Amino acid sequence: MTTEARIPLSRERVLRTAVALADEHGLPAVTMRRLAEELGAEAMSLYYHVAKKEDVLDGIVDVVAQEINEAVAALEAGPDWKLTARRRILAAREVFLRHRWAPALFGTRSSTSPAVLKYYDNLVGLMREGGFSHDRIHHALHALGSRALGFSQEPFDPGPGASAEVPPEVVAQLPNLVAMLSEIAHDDPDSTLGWCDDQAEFEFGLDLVLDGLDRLR
Amino acid sequence: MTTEARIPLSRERVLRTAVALADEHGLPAVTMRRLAEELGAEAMSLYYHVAKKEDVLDGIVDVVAQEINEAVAALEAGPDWKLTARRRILAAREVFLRHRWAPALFGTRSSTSPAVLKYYDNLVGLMREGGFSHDRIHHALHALGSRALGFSQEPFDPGPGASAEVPPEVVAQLPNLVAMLSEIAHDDPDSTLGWCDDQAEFEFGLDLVLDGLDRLR
DNA sequence: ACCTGAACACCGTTCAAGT
DNA sequence: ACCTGAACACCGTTCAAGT
Repeated sequence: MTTEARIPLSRERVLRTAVALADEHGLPAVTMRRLAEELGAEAMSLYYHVAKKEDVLDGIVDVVAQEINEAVAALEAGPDWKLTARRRILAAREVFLRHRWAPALFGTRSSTSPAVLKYYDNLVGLMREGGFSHDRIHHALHALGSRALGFSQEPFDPGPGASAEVPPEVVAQLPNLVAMLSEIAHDDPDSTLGWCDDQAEFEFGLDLVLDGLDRLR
Repeated sequence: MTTEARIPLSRERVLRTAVALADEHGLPAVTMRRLAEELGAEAMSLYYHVAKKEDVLDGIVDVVAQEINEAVAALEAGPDWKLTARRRILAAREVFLRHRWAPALFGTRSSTSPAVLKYYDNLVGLMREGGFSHDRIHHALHALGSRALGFSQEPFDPGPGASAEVPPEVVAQLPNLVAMLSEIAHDDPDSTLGWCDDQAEFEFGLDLVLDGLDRLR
C-alpha cells in the first residue's frame, strides 16, 4: 500500500503517520494494526518504538503542539501583549483547523506534552512583559481554558440544517431557541452553510476574555 | 452479581446502569458486555432496547443533562439575569462534579440531546428577559462555550506534584512557567493538594465572561 | 415481545522466535 | 538491534433460534 516500505520504522515516523491517518480518516481509524499497515509493517513491530497505544496518542498531541509552536515562532511581536496573544492564539487555531480530531484528543490527555508546556511558557512570558503578576497570569490561563491553545469546546452546536434532525415534539418545547435561530437565519445570508461563522464566533469569545483580562492588568 | 436480576430490561434501566458504571469505573468500563453483566443479562439482549453503543452514549449524555435540568428547576430566580445565570451554571457544574467522565463525553457528541437543548432554551429565555437581542445571545452562547453548561476544558492542568512527572531537561526549558508555579505554590498553603482551586478558577473565568457580556447589553 | 448462543470481524498486547 | 507469527483476552454487532 505505502509507496516506500523500505524506510525503517522509528518513533518519529510512527507518530507522523498516525497524524496523517487521523487527518484523512479520523481518530478512530488510528488503530495499531491500521497504523502498521500504513507503514508497511506488522502491528507488533510498532511496540519496539512506542510503549503502547496511549503513548502514540500522547505522541501525536505533542506533534500537533510542535506544529503550533513553529507557527507561533514565525510571528512578529505586536505593540502590546493583547494583540500579540491574539495573533498567537489565532495562529494556533489554524493548526487545529488542519487537525479537526485534535481538540477532542487534547481534552482527554491528562499527561502534559512538552510542546504544550513550551507554548504556555511563552504565553506566561508574554503576559509577564505585558505587566501582569504571576497570580493574575495563573487566573488568566484558567479563564482562557482551551481557548489559549486555539480551540473552544461547544457542547451545543447545531450543524447545518440541525433543526431537521430534532424531532418536532422536542422542537415544540423550545420556543426561545426557535425564536433565536429563526431570527439569526433570517439575518444571515450564509445560513445554508450552517447558522454560524465559527471563526467570527471564536474571535468574539476570545476578544471578550482578552479584553476582560486587560482590564484587570 | 446484581442484587435484583429479575427486573426486566428497558432503555431507561440500561442508561441508568451505564451512568452508574461510568461513575464507579470510568467511561472505558462502559462496554456492552460489561453493561449487560451489570444488569444480569447477556450483551446481545441490550440490542433489543438500544440501537447500538453510540445510542447508549447519546443516551447517558441526555440522562446527565436531565439531572442538570432538575437541579436548575429547583433554583429561584435572582434579581438580574447575570446572577441567575451564574447560579444555574454553578448548579450544573455540581452535576458534572458527580460525573467526572461527562465533560469529555459531551465534547465528542455531535448529535444534540433534547435535555441539553432544553437547558439552552431556558438560558436564551433568561437572557431575553435580561434585555439581550437574539443576536447578542447567540454570540454569548458561543463565548461561554462549555462554560454555559458548567464545565471548562483545560488542556494544560498539572495535577498535584506535576512538576515531578516532567523530565528535568524539559523543565529547564520552561523558565516562565517554573517562576509562576513556584510563586503560586509559595502563596498557596494548600499547594500540596494541587496548585489550584478548580472551583475558584472556574468562577473567575465564568465571572469574567458574564461581566463582559453584561457590559455589552 | 423479549432474550440468548453461536459466530464474525475487529481490537490491544505478550512473548518467544526469527534475522 | 529490529521485526514478526502465533496466541490471548477482549471488543461491537448480526442473526437465527429459543421462550
